[in-house]
Parts: sequence; structure tokens; C-alpha cells
Amino acid sequence: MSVETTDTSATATTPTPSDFIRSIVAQDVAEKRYAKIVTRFPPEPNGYLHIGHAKSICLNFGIARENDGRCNLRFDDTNPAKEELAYVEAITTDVNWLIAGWADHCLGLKAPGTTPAAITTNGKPDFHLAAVAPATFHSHAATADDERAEPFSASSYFDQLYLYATELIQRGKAFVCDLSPSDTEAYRGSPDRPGKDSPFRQRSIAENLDLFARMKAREFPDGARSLRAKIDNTSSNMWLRDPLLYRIRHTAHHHTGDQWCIYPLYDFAHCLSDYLEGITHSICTLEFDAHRALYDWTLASLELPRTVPHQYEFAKLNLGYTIVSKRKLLQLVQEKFVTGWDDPRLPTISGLRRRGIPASALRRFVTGVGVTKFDSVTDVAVFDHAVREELNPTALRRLAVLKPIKLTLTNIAPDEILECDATNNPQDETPTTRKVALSREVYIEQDDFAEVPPPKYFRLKPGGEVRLKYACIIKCDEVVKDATGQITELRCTADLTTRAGGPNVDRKVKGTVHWVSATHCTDAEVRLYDRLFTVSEPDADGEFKKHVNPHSLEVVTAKLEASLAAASTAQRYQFERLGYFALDAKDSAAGRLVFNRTITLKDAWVPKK
RNA sequence: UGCCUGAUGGUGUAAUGGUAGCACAGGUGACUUUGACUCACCCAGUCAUGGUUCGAAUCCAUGUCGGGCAGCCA
Repeated sequence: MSVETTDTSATATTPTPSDFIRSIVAQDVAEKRYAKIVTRFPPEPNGYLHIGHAKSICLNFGIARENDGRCNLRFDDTNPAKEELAYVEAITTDVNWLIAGWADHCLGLKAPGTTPAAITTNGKPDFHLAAVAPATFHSHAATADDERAEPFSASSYFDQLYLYATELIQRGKAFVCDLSPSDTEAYRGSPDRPGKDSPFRQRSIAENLDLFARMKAREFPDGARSLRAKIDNTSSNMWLRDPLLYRIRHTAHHHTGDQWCIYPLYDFAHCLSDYLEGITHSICTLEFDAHRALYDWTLASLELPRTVPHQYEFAKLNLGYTIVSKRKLLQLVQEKFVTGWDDPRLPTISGLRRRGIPASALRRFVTGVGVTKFDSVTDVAVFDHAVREELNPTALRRLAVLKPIKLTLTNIAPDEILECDATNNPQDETPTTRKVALSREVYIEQDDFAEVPPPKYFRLKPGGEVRLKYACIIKCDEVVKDATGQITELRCTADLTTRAGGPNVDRKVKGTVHWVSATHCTDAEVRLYDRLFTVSEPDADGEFKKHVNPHSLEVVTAKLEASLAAASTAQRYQFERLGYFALDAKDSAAGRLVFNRTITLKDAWVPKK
């Protein structure tokens, strides 16, 4: 059990999760195999982080915090063609937001501009890049403009990586290959057919060294040559068939500019980046399982002097009714199915944050889902439940009417104001209240009145009674319609004896309804989001764009109780009987309120339509 | 017709040779100035077939089904 001091999570204590990776870590700790457990979260800055990454972040940072370890944030930025600084910034923001108050004390960053230092380990030359001591940035909370620490990045290891590649050549374990990309593919064979050795495989070490140096010296165009590992072209593991280590790309890098025209590939860069940072447990998703042999081969071939990291794989998160793929999310953004990466309908961390999902809810959800090697699809209901669990105890209750219908209380004078005490949150141990004004004209929800009520309808109907929450019981005397038959007004009488303090407060009626005073309310744009896809597995047929829900967003002008004019983005609200809402941090402005519906309340009543 | 990997209620998971449990979803009822919350009860599972064992979800064999692997992406 761990006590969370700065977290705003609904539950101060959470049971420590257990899964097969944590079991491995626990055993390594028990056997004292490492001085400190060090994990890493290694996003590529080619898109925004999504809820699947949240699972990885919580796993890696979770393991770090449970073992008094560290988790490095490292950008895996070895492909300049797809990466951008804007993504680096967005990812950094999202990670900081997700771990704030929970694992930020375990966040591993490096001193600005630093690259691995040449050291000597057991008499052998070595490189290592230390994380900034937690104390240095802990008090500082590692904000985006923190000048004392920055995330790690593979691109800051390009010098060392080049040296390691040279070392591999000298050991006869890598060669420069002149095969074109298509010939390379042809030589590689297929999973059930062995590959063939490249005709350039037997080049001398001296020639390889010379050619590799000239690759770096910009002598060759893109794709003309590559550096390849010399392993086994007949291996049943495709990744062991002389995989590429370096390719030529005359493309500027967002971090290193024009300094390099050769860039290492994932398999070569990742394991060594892990090594340079002193990572102990390198946790990734299932599709990298086949790469583990190459990960281990690379580290072993270099005969590195320090303990090498180990890779473990887990199944990535799949969520019903959503797509969790950076590539596909990018299409939705580029093709304008949504307004941007941070559209509240998207499962991106930015989108979820904007929608009003607390970081604690995301953490609660992903830890609840568990970590296994089984490919599964998690029901969105599990996510929704986690969100409500966090919001219910923390959200301020407010009255708001989304689709108003005017109601006149005929026995209240036009200038009369009746103050009512409304509870801010009934879940609090000692609930507080605020005043809301009741006047002659109020708005109630259109759905809360039915001229021809369906069976078991508890709400207002002609001649029926209902309680205006926190106020009194009213009776519907008359339904006023315009020439087209549209209901324009409900004329009711208020039973003032049922107000708080009145003789009949305890009188029961079946229904209670939310409302706002027409003369004491403020307008707001409210965005009602629904799931982005109409089917639970949108990409099952590879046509996810055809399943986009055309009604995923409905915008209404709502009537809010007056106190909401001072709403804050830091606060979560429950509009009573409707759901949880958050002020939109992007589109709200002074005098213009925009709320996003985070999630509806559970609704057990399903009227037949 | 290769290699790797996996399979526990509708869904997600736990049980590491010894009573198959938890959560979500669904259902019924209680409570309710939120048809929310809360509470009670119900529903429902070890992929199959053999084997080892006093005892198998767990170990072994075979099969079935699913996922991954042939980017100079990560």
C-alpha cells in the first residue's frame, strides 16, 4: 500500500498492482541484481500520446515508484522524416500531466545539452549518461520551461551510437551493404523461406570502416548504402537476417539539425540507448517480441562492461469503440474527422484531458486493466466506470439545463426571489451548500416533461407533480403551445409548503428535476460528446473511417445556474442528473463559457423511443 | 505450408500442483430531494482430447482457435 500525498485521486491509497512484469522486477529486487530499478518511457515524437501510451506510462512509472526507482522519459527520435518538435512538446506536457503528484518524483531527466560521458568500467572504456538527481528537479516540478533538466533522447546519443557501429564493424559483426532497398527485401526471403547473403557481406573490415565513414561524410545519396548487422540470413526470425543498423537520410533532424545524414534504426538505437542510461527493465509491447533476439544480440556483440538491460513485452491496450493507433489517429486529424489531436472525442491524452478526464481516472483505469501477454479488447464501460469513480466524490454539483423549456410558477410574483440551499457535493463527509435563486420563471429540461408520458415516467406531465430539486414540489396546470403545436411554456403552481423548513418538506413525489431560474442564469455553449465510432471494433474490417459516428458531437446553448459564470478549468462539475462537465480550456474566454461533457451519469431508466 | 506467442464467465483479470476469486457489464430488489451514489441478492468461466498425480486452470503431449513476424518505421 502506498499513501499518496499530493495526488488528487479520489482514493488516497491504492493497492499495489501485481502482474507478470512486476513479478520479474520483484524477483530481481529480491536477488539484488540491480542497485536501482530503472525503466523508461520511449515515445517517438511523430504524433500525440494516446490511452494506450497511458498504460505504458503507468506501468513504467508505476514500477519505478513501487521500487524506489526511476523512469526516464526518452524520445526515440531516430527518424527525422516523421518527427517534429511540436510533438516533443505535446508529449512532454502529457507525460507530466499524467504522472503529476503520483510518480513525478521518479521522473528521470537529464541535464540540458548533455550527452553520454566517457567513463571506464572494470578497466574498459564505457559510456554512461546519468539522470539529473531527483532533488535537482523534484522541487522544481519539471515544467516545460525547466532549464535545469530535459528529457533524454536517442538523438543525443548519435556520436556514441556511431562509435558502437564502428566497433561492431571492427568485430566483424557489421558490414556496409550496397544493395538497393528492393534488393535487400528480395534477399531477405520470407518467414517460410530463408534469405540469401548479400554479395557485399564479405567486405573487409577496412573497407567497411572506410565506407561507413564516407556514408557519414555525405558521399552517398539516400538509400545507396546501409550498415547491416552480420547475423544469420537463414534464421526463422526475420529480424536476425542481417538487419539494417544505419540508413542514409539527407534530412534535417529536429534536434541535431543537419549534423547527420545517417540515422540509426530502432533496433540498433533502442537497446544501446537503454544501456547508456542504465535502464534495467526495458518494457515494450508484444510486436517487439521478435526483436528481443536482436536487442540481446547487439548488446552481447559489443561485450559491454556494465550490466545490460533486458526487454519484456506486454499486450498493448485495445479499447472498445475507439482506435488506438497513432497512424490512424493522424488520419482522423488530417482528414478533419476531428478538430485536432486534442479533440475531446479522441483517446489521446490531450483529448481526454480536454474532455475533463482526470489523470487519476486514467491511472485507475489502466491499472485496473492489468498487464498480460493476452491480446484483448477492453470494454469502454470499464473506462467509463473509472472516470465516474474519480469524478463522483470530487465534482461540484451544479444545476444546468441543456435543452431548456420555459416553466412559469404562476403563484410566485414576477419580482419575487426565493433562495434555496443547494448541496455542493452530497458525497462529502460534511457537505457544504450554496444559494440558488428560485423565481417565477425557470427552465427545466425538455426531457423532463412529457405531454404523453411513457409507462413508468416519473417526471413532469400534465396535471402531474414533480420536485424542483432543492426548491419545492410543483404541479403542471397548463401546457402552452404556439401555432405550430410546439410547446412554448409550462404553467405550474409551486407548493411552497414543501420548501426546506416548510411544514411539508417531507412530502414525497416520484420525480425530482433540475432547473435554473430564467432570471438568474447564464448561457454557455455545451459540447455533448458521444463515442467517435458506431461499432465496438472500428478497424476490424480495416475501414475505421467508415464507422465514424456522425452524431459524435452535439452543441447546445445551455442555461447554467449563475455561480457557474465563475467556473474554473481546475474544477470538475457534475450538472445534476446529466453528467460530468469541464470548462474547455481552449475555447472558453472571458464572458464566453464553453463546457465539454466528460461523461454522462449512469442512466438506469431507458424509455422506449 | 515456417518461426514466435497466447487461450479462465459477455468483457478485463486473479489463483504459480491443493476451496476457481475480483472488477466491469447484465438482471432483481432496497434506499434516494440526482432514475446518480450506496447496499443486498442473482447471472455466468478454466479451448479440446489424452497423459502424469492422492489431487491439474496450473505440469506433459497432440490438436483447435487467436495475435505477431518478410519498413532503409518505431
